Amino acid sequence: MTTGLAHAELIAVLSAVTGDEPRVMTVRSGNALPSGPFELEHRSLQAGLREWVRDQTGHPVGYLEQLYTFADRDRTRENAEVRTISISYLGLVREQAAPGARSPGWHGWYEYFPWEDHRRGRPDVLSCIVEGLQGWVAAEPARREHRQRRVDFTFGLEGAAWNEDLTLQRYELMYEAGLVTEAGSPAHDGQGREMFADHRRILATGIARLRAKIKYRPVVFELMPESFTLLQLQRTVEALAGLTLHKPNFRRLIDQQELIEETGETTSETGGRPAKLFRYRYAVLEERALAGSKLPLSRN
Amino acid sequence: MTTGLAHAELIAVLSAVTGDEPRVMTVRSGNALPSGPFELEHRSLQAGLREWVRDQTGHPVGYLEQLYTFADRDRTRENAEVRTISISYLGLVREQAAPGARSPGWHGWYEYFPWEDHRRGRPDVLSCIVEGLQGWVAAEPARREHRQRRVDFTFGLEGAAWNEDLTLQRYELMYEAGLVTEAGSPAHDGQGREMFADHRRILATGIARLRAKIKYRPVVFELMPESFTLLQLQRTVEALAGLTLHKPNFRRLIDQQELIEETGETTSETGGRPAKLFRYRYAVLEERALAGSKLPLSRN
DNA sequence: CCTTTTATACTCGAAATGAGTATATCCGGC
DNA sequence: GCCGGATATACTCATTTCGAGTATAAAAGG
Repeated sequence: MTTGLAHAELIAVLSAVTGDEPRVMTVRSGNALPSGPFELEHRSLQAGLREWVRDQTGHPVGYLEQLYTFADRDRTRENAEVRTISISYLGLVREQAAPGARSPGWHGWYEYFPWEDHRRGRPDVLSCIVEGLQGWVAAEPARREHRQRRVDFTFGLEGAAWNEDLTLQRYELMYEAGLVTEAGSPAHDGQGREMFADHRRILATGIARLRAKIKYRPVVFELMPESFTLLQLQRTVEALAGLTLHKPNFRRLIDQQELIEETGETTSETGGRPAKLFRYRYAVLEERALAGSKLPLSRN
Repeated sequence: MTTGLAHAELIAVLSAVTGDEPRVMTVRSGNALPSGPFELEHRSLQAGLREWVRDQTGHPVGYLEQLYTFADRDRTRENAEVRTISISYLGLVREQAAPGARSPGWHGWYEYFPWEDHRRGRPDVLSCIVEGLQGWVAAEPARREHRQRRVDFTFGLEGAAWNEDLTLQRYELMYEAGLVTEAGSPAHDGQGREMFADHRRILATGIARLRAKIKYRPVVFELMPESFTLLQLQRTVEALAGLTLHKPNFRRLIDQQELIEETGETTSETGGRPAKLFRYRYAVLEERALAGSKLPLSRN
């Protein structure tokens, strides 16, 4: 009988931003994402993951969102009778202190994806990657044009702008072209650190999701301390997006959205003129239709 | 041993728009969404669902996107040894003709969610629902204020605008307040048709996802015939959003996005002056960074 | 007290948006 | 053959938002 019996596994992409660097919680010295089986006693998938992370790492998880579920025939198990279903989650945590029982490791996103950080200009690795992709483009003459357009679009070449949201598409394109490898294949140097099985792909999914989400939902605040300066907030967004932002316009955007309010205090730890401290207005969660309509509505 | 053995089940929300009415494919005379077990011979979850739908209904599925995965302890199975993991997908199909072996049924979204269709003004059911919700708000004095804000925001009361994207939140709020029921509980009249198990909740998830998505990704075209008029396109978007749109501005929006091009032909089936026919420019898929940055970028 | 550094405030033209009006082209009846 | 009803398409205009840049304020250090 072929009825769908499967192992269920939960995998977490837990991120924080410390010192203007976005980081992810890892196990096995940075080679894998934390994961564990979904057990019978768990109330729900989300609850299962929460408990599991708390037990393993001592970290409280604030925001938690499902990322993706997939089932591949053959991964670690050779057994064809039972398949593994992997359910991945994206979680945001405020700090990385307080390590629990088996203290987790934290690693910068851009160790795994060095081409994704454009804060100090276009990374050098990119020229290397694009060169490799050109080989792939040329490899199949029939699809040449199509592949070229795909590369140009995904990596922001030929007049197209770099789109930070396309992290996953870029990774998948590189994977298709044989420029990056998953688990166990021969390594490519300088194109980012590898991870166990498809964990690097899952991390790419998480990064892409978070980069898209910060634009229309106030999730950045899950990563901020209780009070913060406007520049700290900007640096955090920049770290996630891998881009530098226009300071005056960023501030205008923030305050016209009325997401934050002054605490009344200031800090002079920043060097020059003391900066006002702000806090997130939790009230917005239930107050406003965040992300307006974008459809041209009619009266009546 | 408590290791995570589970049944995997695939559930599909397949939607089409016919005659300006958004519809969903159902089985059991509209009481359930099509679903089936994930089998060992399937290459992947998505492939499994595709095959399965084709076999069962003879329908080709174009666009297909994962919706949500959940695991509940006790649904149909009383057995505590094995749990069911349900993986739901949203699919868009172009037509509803050509029924396959066991021809599927099609039912309008708004049979299940009559309060979600605002094209002909605020539906009457809404006053009924809001009244019911007021009872729930008053029921627990300690949380009164919080609940009231949540109701006002979710249903667009007290100056807040109706937000068509909140379909799922509205359903969940009504569920929490005991106004709608899932499988087998006593029925509430006039508050929409019920469905088997949690299928109605899954449908709400699909509707919400699609309503959000049409705003920043050109997925509507998956529901359109090869060539169409601008008004047909507008009516389709309106059907999905459950809202009426401003015609001149809708057209401006469409053509400044350069998503479509004229076929050169016209149709006079519409009554008055013949309308130009358009077709979707598939090139856009690989051409442009759809959905611009929204972050205030800086030079350099 | 002047320079450096960071913070905050203001300006201005270009583009997008909300709302409405005007013109074109067909059909059917007279 | 012409006129009104119906639908399609085109244009206008004030307002808001957005990209980009400049100016002023308040601390620290020599």
